[in-house]
Amino acid sequence: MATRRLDNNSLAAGMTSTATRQFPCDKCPLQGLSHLQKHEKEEIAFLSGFKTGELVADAGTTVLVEGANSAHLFTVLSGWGFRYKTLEDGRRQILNYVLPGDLIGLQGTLMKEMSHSIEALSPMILCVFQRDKLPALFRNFPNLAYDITWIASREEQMLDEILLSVGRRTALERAAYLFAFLFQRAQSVGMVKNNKLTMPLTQQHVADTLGLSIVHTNKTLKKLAARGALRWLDRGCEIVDEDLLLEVSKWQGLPETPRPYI
Amino acid sequence: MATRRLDNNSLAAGMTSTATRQFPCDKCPLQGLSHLQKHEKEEIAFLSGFKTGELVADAGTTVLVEGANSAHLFTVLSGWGFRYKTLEDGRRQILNYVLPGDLIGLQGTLMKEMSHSIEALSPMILCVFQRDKLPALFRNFPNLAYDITWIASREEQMLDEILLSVGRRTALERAAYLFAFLFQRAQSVGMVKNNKLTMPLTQQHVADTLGLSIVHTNKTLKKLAARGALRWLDRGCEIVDEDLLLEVSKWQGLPETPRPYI
DNA sequence: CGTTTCATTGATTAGTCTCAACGAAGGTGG
DNA sequence: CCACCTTCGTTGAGACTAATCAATGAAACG
Repeated sequence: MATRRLDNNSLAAGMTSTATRQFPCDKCPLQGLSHLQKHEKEEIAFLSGFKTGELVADAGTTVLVEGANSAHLFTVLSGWGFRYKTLEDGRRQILNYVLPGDLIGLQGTLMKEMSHSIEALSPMILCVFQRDKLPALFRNFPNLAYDITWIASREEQMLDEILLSVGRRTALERAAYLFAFLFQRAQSVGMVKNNKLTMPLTQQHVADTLGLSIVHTNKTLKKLAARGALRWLDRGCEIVDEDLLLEVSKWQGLPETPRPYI
Repeated sequence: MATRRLDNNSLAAGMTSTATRQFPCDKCPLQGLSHLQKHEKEEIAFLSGFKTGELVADAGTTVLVEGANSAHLFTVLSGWGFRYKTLEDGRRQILNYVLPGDLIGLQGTLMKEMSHSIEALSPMILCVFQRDKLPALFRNFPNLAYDITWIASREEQMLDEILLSVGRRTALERAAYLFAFLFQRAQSVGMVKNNKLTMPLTQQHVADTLGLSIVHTNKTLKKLAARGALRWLDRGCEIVDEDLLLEVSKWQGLPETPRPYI
């Protein structure tokens, strides 16, 4: 059976039939992940109504655009993406990456408009929520509201760490931190098989994440590869030695606590 | 009458008498600010019970420490502070500044522990909340819960912009952005008199915010001063030409929307 | 009046950027 | 099926930005 494809138009038109869903909430692919918290039955029932459909995005697709005032609220079900901002003259900064279990578009839902964009790095499947039901969620499911606040707080925590990295770590430390960070995040949602992981990145993405030029990024990655920490493949990065990355970056790693998702 | 001073011990002991408060919630000094949203009567009643006391912190005091697992939840009533993280070897990155109306300590309340520290730049007065009543707030005051999520989302928005700045702006643009940003934030809470503002910073703080060395920061500030954008005083910075700062930084400024506070 | 903290300046070095050129792989159209 | 084009990664050279080192002055403090 082919993957069902919804473009933004059919999204806007509103897709309410739960029958055609590949991933009904009670069979959410995220619920089996040991690092994610389980939901109560009533919560799942509510979420089934909160969910309005699924979105499949190709690699390279812009899922959310900066400045859009009618942004949707999504949870990532599968795939890799990234959040970024740009300056007028095109300089781009990647702010963070989004992986399965992450909630995106909250800013666009709460504030007037999104202040960043999100693009798919690999094919992604997203769970689409009805933003105008968010107040109902806060009214009737305080635990879910608490979870959303928790998720927002976690994003801030990640950003703090990334900002420390970009501001104060050397290029080599910064690169090592980035790959250790992404490796651990991917691991926590079951994306690492046989202790190996290939990330769907170009060196341009890495450069825009670290705040470096692409040339210097290339030379920095070569150093990490020479030390045996990673291997750069055609259009992606394979992590070889996580411990070495942790050592080089002087980073203590992610907390182990199970976290909520919506 | 002298300002009442509470140290952390008397805080921990719990100060419940509302009679000794300088700033009861129904006379909160923040409520007169036009950029902040008003509360309903029942909300103010609840918040009076949510509040456990007031904390006065001298300049230079560490209000919250990274790693503390019993952090409090505060709203800033007056004064300047900053959030920061450090690497093992002492390199410090200032993540953001805290001004009146800002909620701090949310991470420490939701997660197990704080992942950043907060220090006072000037004398500060903080409103102290009882963290274990936060679930009750989410249960009974969904609008306040929504506000807290909004506030967390705004912090993320600010961090996004700061990260873009540190990652992709030049030293001069970055410095101009920082001062324009702080000027606008201070203005929105009524700290700017006669269109002039002096910020209680040392050049070390600026350096640790911009991700630069202190020497290069000094030279960059000299350039901005030479252009007439600002004046560096003894231990602080006076903004002279906001428009010039906006122009140099290529920044569009803060949104004007009134925002919630707790 | 010594001591500390901050700001300032010049000289040198290290890190990073820009420019430029080229190779490999994959896709496209003739 | 091959020639061409595009994207991505790689490398070297030179220019520029920012860091480090070092020294000094000014003000605040006890």
